[in-house]
Amino acid sequence: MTTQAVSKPAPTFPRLAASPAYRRVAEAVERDILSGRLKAGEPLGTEAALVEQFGVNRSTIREGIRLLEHSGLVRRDSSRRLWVQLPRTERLVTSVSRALVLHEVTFRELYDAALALQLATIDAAVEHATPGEIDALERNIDATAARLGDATEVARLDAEFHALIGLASHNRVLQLAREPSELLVMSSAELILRNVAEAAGRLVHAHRMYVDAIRRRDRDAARLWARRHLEDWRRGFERAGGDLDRPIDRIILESG
Amino acid sequence: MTTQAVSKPAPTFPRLAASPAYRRVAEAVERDILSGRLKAGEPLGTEAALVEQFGVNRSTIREGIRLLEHSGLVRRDSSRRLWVQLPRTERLVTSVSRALVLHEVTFRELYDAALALQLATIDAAVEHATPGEIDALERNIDATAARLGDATEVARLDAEFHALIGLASHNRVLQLAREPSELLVMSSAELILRNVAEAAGRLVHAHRMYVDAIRRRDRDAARLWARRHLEDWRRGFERAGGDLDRPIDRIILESG
DNA sequence: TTTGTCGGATTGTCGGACAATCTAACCGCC
DNA sequence: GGCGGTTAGATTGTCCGACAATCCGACAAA
Repeated sequence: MTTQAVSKPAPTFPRLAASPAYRRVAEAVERDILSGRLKAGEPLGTEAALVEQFGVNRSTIREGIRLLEHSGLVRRDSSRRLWVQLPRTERLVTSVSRALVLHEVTFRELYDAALALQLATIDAAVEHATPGEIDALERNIDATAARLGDATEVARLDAEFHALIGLASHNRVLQLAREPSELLVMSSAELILRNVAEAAGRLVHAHRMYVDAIRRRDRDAARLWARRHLEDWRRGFERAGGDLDRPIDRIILESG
Repeated sequence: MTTQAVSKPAPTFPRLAASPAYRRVAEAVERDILSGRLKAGEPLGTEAALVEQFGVNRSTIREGIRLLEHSGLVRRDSSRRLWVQLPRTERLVTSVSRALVLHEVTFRELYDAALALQLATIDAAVEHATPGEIDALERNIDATAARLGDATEVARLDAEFHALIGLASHNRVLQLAREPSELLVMSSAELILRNVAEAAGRLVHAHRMYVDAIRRRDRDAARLWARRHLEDWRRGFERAGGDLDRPIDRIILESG
């Protein structure tokens, strides 16, 4: 990228720099988990046992364990013993959201991406939603309609609605791709609900049209309402004084 | 779960558990970074300084620092001193990819998501690509055409091509959402290139059509070729003996 | 069956230590 | 004066040993 390799002069040495022991410990355990030798739900043994296996000091083991713990591959139960675990996706979602905030992406980028991801999710939901999932969506809408005045609650139920749509899509790749931008969009939803009087009503109506379209397996109608719904959000955002071309603000995100 | 709460006796207490000191250290520093009190590029001070500020032992500080280091908010320079840093996105991308593998998503989920994300990226690239970015894309295609026989190199240049498209989209949210699935799709590209003789040629042709469409700002043509390109990949995958409805295999991913 | 008590095991935290390594200042030389 | 080599100091990576807090399991008591 930076310079054109004219004659490829040096064989570009492979960056020898023996990584410190604590990192090698983490990588070794991680390799075993990724390769399947260690499966989720199995105990990882005590720190003392790891000390013996790796032949390093307990402090070193502990520093290594921290890395695995932080990436979600290892969990401590109530007694703080170590267990192998499938990484929960929530942590990744907040990490990605946090990175987007720190990199100061604009609301427009967020909006464009959220729209594309929601349309894709809707498509998948139209195709794959089960009757039970559709029922859950309708229960959510009824609950929302019953508390139209409570902005906090409506925002919470809206987030839940989109999570249910994600489930109905039966596509975890799409879900994981969609959730970070969704989280950021949602974090301004309550603000908009407070500032724009008719927002909650329009939200419930859009949700109803969504679910109707999903039940009828009507892709185009579902897409149309997804578009309108997000456009509503954008207009509400602008009416609340937001500028689409400015970086999104630093929002209080639970640290993860 | 174990017993039915007949009369809901206790008001379900919120799980009090003072987090250990090392985690509180990490969270305190993280809060300062997220809130902007600590900015990227600033030094974080030596371990000894942190020991003094937090009033805890160096081992505790070190365990806390590991967490920040692992989430990419803190970096060590050549002399291993600590600096605040914007988290690089590569780490997040590999984390998400790894999680998808561990959760055993199917190739079909991957394919559907990758298609939707690529189409959205293409749309944005058609709208926002600069002449310089289009030139870079064409140089990449020429380089690929010149080495059609070398599967490894073609796979690498293909990955680079898609990264360039991502850049041309000028949408970092979309890019970060797209890259994990792209990485997983790409990891099987070399396999396909080896097994399907005409794959490399079709790849170059599709890339050329892409870039042509982008230069003409012809969204529909770009979408068409993006679709065809990915369908090619899917057919190649099936012809190489893959089953779309099986979980993607555990692939060697650089640990991050 | 439920509750109180006890011993053993394990973790979280501490204090101190030392070798390796990097930085920065210093020194001699052209 | 600028440059390369040398040396002292600072900092990290790792180790060792220690102890209180907590958790688990077993056992005794009610």
